[in-house]
Amino acid sequence: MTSTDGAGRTRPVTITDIARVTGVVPSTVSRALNKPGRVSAATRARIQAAARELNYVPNSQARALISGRTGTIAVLVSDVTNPFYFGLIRGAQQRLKAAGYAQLLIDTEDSGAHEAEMLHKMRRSLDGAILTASRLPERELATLAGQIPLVTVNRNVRGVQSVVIDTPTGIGLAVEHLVGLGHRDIVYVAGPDNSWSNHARWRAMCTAGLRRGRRFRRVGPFPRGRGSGAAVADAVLTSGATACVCFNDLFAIGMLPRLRQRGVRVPEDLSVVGCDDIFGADFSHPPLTTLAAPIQQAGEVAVSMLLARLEHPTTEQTRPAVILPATLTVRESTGPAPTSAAPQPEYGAD
Amino acid sequence: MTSTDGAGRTRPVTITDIARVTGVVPSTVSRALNKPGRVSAATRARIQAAARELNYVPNSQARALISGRTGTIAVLVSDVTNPFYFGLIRGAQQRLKAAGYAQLLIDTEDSGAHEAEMLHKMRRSLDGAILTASRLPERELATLAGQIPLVTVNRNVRGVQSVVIDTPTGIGLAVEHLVGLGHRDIVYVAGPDNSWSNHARWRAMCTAGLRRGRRFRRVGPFPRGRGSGAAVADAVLTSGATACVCFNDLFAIGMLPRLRQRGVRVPEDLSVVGCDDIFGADFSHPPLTTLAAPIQQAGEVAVSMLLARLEHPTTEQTRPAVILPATLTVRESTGPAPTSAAPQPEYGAD
DNA sequence: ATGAAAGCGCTAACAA
DNA sequence: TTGTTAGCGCTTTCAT
Repeated sequence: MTSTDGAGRTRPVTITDIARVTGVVPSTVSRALNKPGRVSAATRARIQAAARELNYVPNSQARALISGRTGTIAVLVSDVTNPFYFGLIRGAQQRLKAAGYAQLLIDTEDSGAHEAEMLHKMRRSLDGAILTASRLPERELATLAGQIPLVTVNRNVRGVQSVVIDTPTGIGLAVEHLVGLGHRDIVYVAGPDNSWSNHARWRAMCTAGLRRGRRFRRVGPFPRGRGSGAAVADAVLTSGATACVCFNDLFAIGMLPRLRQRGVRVPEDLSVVGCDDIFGADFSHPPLTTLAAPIQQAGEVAVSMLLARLEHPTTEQTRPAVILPATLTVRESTGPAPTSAAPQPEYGAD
Repeated sequence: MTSTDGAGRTRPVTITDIARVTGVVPSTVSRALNKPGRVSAATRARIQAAARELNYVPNSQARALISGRTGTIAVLVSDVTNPFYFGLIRGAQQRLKAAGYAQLLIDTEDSGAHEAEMLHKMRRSLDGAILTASRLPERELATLAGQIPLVTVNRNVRGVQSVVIDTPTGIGLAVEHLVGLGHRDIVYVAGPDNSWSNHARWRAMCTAGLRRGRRFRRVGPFPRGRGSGAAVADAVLTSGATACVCFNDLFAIGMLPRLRQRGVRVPEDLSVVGCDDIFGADFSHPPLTTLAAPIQQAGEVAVSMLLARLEHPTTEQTRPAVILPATLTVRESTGPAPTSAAPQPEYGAD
């Protein structure tokens, strides 16, 4: 694995070492290792044996310096601790590993500026990047896409390949479910304004409402994260709605203890729908009805699109965008609307 | 950011471009940018201005080729989707970013072979690595530590810097809590045999038992993951114990639905203690009493130890191991032992 | 204070 | 089929 130099310190094995041992020149070693067809069987065997024996590992920096390919793909997420990304990261990781790429995980801390800065700085060390929930303005994103192969997830910008979840249909399913249960007054709990998904979901709510001649309201926006749960619960209660659709499961899960504390039963008094079907949505109390997105698949598809482009740069991109279906997972946080005759539960003073 | 060559294609800006523009030689540019003190104020200003104007970004591959430093630290986890790692990854990420390093996240899929292979292949592209829950045998780990700066988390091997959670004290706390509640028959639910933490926890259980003149039993081992929940629940029930300490929260959370389904009330009929206090442990039904480890801090400390070594290679390492205290977070999954007079609940046939 | 030159490890023309 | 040469972008002697 290492050879010993005069000082007794170890030094990584290079093709020059192998060349010396096998009595050929470095470029021959390079060929033997990379384009085995262009070297005689005998020398190839000798060289490969020596390489194995010395435990040679190519220096990817040196290789990258010439080829410009680093074998590294960045995956940018807005917050590594958001369980939403687990599946995505895993899906991406699996495909990348299978293709021999490394995954550089970057937490943008929910800031477009961070995002741009990191991408810019690392541009040269990356073969491409997957942007989940990008906070960048469209123009900047399009510019960036011209400099480094990019695939976005849940963000649709003209000229940038993307994987998006079919929010309109998904939200439609959720609304239909709630309306079917007799809910007439449904409120959307908005997430941060800089979230594309948040806007997509609210827009879909409006559309779904329009189709039924209703106008749904919204409360918020609330800051990302479970910490908003109490405020969300209070806002929904104040709104007087009998059901809410939350920007994400973190909000929905965060609401539950506050609702319980206030004596509001879920789903008897209030139906709650989340989005994303994150880890925990199935064992919260009660388990959450939620819009499930095939997020691991999104990670896989995003990587596939990116690698396809990297490895067949000539081929025209047939699919600028892949749309993945969302499904509604019905659990126990939604139920029939309380009959309007029944008195509203009394909420104790805060 | 890019200069245009004859063909109209853009090409990254190099120090040579800056040199041409400012009328100096590339090495002067290099100096101006890296050792500002060794260049006249005037030229330095000119060069820095030009660099900014051209939006120059250093090529880290080229730099790494010479210096051997890549500015990248690998963080190896056995399973990216295990919520246990969220805090760890985030803690590491924060410290790394603050120090200007990039985090390469590697999923070893719970395999020591994978782990060794990845580390070996990427050895040259890394400045160091953090191994969480390493599956490698001690010897191999020690060897590896000689080749690449390493810090382990939750794995203590002589000669390798490590961050470990104080399992004995933590488990002691849990046992004390249960014994205080009147439990005499406590069973440990074992995780995978290749987990160092699993052994540490079981050993700590034995010690804690010995101190009280008791011998606790164990069931398992069970395969990692929430999927084992049903089997775990059945095994614990069969054991007849009134309380169990689970290898991790995933097991504990996984047990709950099965127990409910079998009519076993938690904590009235059975007390359940988890380990790790992962995301979800506070909103499971019932919320979990669990051994909370400052895992984000573990990530931070591991990075700090690693970077300290990288940046002050001469200084002797004062602390080969950092031990972080575990605390017991008492929630609602533990309660007084059922009085032995009371009839055991009947478990319906499966 | 700046320039000239060499070289990190590897690959890719081009020659032989 | 193999060797020779040059160069990727940068840093680092060594001169000047």
